[in-house]
Amino acid sequence: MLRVSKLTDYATVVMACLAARGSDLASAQALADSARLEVPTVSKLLKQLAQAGLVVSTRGVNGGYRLARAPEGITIADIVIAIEGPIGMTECSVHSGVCGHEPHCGVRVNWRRINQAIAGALASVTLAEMSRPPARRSVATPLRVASA
Amino acid sequence: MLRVSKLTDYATVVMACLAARGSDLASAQALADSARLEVPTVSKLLKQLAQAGLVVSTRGVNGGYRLARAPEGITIADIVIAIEGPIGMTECSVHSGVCGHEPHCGVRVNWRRINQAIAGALASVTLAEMSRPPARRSVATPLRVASA
DNA sequence: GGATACAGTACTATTTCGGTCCTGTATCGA
DNA sequence: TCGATACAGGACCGAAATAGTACTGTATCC
Repeated sequence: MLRVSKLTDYATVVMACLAARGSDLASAQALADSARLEVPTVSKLLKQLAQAGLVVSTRGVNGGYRLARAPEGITIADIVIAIEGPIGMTECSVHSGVCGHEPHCGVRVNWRRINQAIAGALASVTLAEMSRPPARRSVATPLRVASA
Repeated sequence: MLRVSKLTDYATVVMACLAARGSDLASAQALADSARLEVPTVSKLLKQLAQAGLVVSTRGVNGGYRLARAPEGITIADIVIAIEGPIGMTECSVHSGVCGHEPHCGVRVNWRRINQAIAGALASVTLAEMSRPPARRSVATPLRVASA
């Protein structure tokens, strides 16, 4: 199945928990409780998210994490990239030169177009929409891919 | 990196080779030569593609494979699904009940919407476009996600 | 009936993923 | 000043999926 890793999935849940807390600081422990995940796992994710600039950390007693910016300004693409690295359906569409077939490969450039479409799809959903309960928008609502 | 497996990548190349041969039969050996891949690997792929109904096989001497329908009628989504199974960014968005977090998980339904967007993006590119040399369409051309 | 070529199954090595642990550093409060 | 809390960074390990290979069976053509 074409899918994101479990860690990326967990990261969206943790981010949604952070979004729900507004600008209050939340410790890794508290977030783990909210998300029903193990503390070490959540810690690891938060470290990666902090490095990517999606959350900011405060050390010391009563420290913790909060979102670096409003949930409306954070997209699923941001989270996926923070955890998994650049979005690329094929190795060669991101790093050229590692595949010996490149000179004869007629599909490489077309994969790049698909990458952009996927990235657009992921970038079209914000954390704010993600943490929103099923509510308003119908599941069947077609998504428009933003012009990459 | 968010990506399809190498086998899926190879499958698109093999399918592109088949598309280039029109309705002529091509043996696994011949396709392996064209795609610069190992014969056993190509054989394995062709079997899966045949089971998915994307190619048809003819046994015996001078047997081989050909596309089951016109390249315009085969999409990247078809190929990805044939090799990797149903498209689902998260496990729970395809099979419910396997994740103990579901009752408290606020993001599950939203992943389903993302799945549809991704599937739409993959379904919007046909094998015919894939096998076409860089040519006409600009790489920057935005893709529209088909209404799922 | 033999040669060719697809069909199906099984096996193995490698890589990645998911998860855990340990040590270090910064901040707050007593 | 000292200790407790909590983030930072790196190392490590087991499990699982992936990629690749080999072997046996079956259908078709010459």
